[in-house]
Amino acid sequence: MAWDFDSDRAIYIQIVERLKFMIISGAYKKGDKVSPVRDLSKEAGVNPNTMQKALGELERIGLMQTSRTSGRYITDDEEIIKRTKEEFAEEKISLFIKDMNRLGYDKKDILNLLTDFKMEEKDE
Amino acid sequence: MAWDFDSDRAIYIQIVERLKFMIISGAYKKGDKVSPVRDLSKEAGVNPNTMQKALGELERIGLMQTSRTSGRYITDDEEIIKRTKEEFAEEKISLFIKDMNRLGYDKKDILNLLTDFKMEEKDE
Amino acid sequence: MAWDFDSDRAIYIQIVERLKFMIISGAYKKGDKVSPVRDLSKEAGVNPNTMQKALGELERIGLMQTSRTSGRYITDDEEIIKRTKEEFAEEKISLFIKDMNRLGYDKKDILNLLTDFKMEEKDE
Amino acid sequence: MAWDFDSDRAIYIQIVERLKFMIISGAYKKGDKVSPVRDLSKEAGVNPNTMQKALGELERIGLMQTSRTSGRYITDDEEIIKRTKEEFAEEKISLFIKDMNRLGYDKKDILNLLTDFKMEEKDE
DNA sequence: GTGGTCTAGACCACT
DNA sequence: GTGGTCTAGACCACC
Repeated sequence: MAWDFDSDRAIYIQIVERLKFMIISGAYKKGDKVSPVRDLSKEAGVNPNTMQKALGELERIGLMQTSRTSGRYITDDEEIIKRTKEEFAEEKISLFIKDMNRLGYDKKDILNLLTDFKMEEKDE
Repeated sequence: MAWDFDSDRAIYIQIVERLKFMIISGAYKKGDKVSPVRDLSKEAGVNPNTMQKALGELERIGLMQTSRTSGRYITDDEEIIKRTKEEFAEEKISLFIKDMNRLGYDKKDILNLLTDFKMEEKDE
Repeated sequence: MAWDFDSDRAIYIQIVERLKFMIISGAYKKGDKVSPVRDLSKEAGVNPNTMQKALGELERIGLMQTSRTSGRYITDDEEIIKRTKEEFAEEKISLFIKDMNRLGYDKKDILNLLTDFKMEEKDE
Repeated sequence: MAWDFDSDRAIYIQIVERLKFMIISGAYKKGDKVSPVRDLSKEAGVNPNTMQKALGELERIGLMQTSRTSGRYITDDEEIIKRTKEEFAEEKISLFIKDMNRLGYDKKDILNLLTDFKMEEKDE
């Protein structure tokens, strides 16, 4: 059995995921300026290099663009954001279904549970 | 923004969740004997105290029972297991929906996505 | 006019290009074991992190594969190597033609020059 | 393996090649006056001595002429320019072919690739 | 011993 | 002040 506690999920990966979520969820809008590496790293309490690595990854994915002199920006390519969001959702769904399956719920059960599920109005 | 990386998300909590999942998913059956704390802790690579704390929590919940003389057992109270499972599922659903909401999918969207989602044939 | 002397082409980029060329030219064969990061970095006289970055890039491109415990290997996916090689050649050709154009040779001239060019038998 | 990164590929050589290219490509015409060393060096961001060395080399080659009183000029000897251009092209071709050979393309392959290569319409 | 990650701190180019 | 790169040196997980 795999007993690896997620304590060791690389920090820069966690940063990537967090920022990715903020972008695809719209917390950061396309074209928004991103704070300087140094500020972000200080804010997050990590080394600038670590933050740099995370941002580099986001740029590689296409969610950010860099202008050497004027800073970083959220991509203005809506298509990429949309696609990333759909991939993310698909993965969430997949994991969710896998978990539910392991609990013994089949697809029909899941649909029923979801249909009956009352949406909370207040959201934390 | 909260930048606490889950490096320190209490390990015992992670153990509790893992074992809870194994019980409600049927990997551990009702009445099964649970391995000694020392074995479990070694297997998981954690301090025995940590494992002890996790098992204590499971006992508190009612999923395990301790007989001072013959060790620890999974509860044989099916009702508790069933109820825990339902709560667990409900929470999974709730979290899932919250995530999807934050991505901009409403309940109808989610149902559509799930309906269209093609189940994987191979499982784990 | 751009007077940037290539003195500042990032070292890790130069390493990437060099290794890429060795792979697509067949100096490194598919599946070959790559020396450990530390050895390579010492050999090249750079910091291990710099070499790591270069190798990471090559892995990202798909020319190398990493096995956490047993080291790095040249990819065994011939298709990727072939494709990379073709892209590389295409770029070389493009640059070559652009240079020749600027010298005043058009495509026909270039073909004539190449046809007349006597291959050297001894190579350096 | 030779791991010398071109960080120190003599800058004056790079300048020589650049200026040589500008002359043989016609960006500088025969007989044109050359800007003063001090201006050129400032423009290129190099030490005047470095620029001086480069210009001296170009003079040695015969592409520039110095009149002690009125400054430096591009040679008005078309023959030299033409010859230099042909040598330059020959070298480009030679290097190009050597690279392609190392990639595994023989002369026939190269001619095919070039024939198929579609010229870009826009040229800087 | 392997790769991977992280920190601290520095320097560079560009503007 | 911006991002980018590099070094030195450390620690971790895995086998």
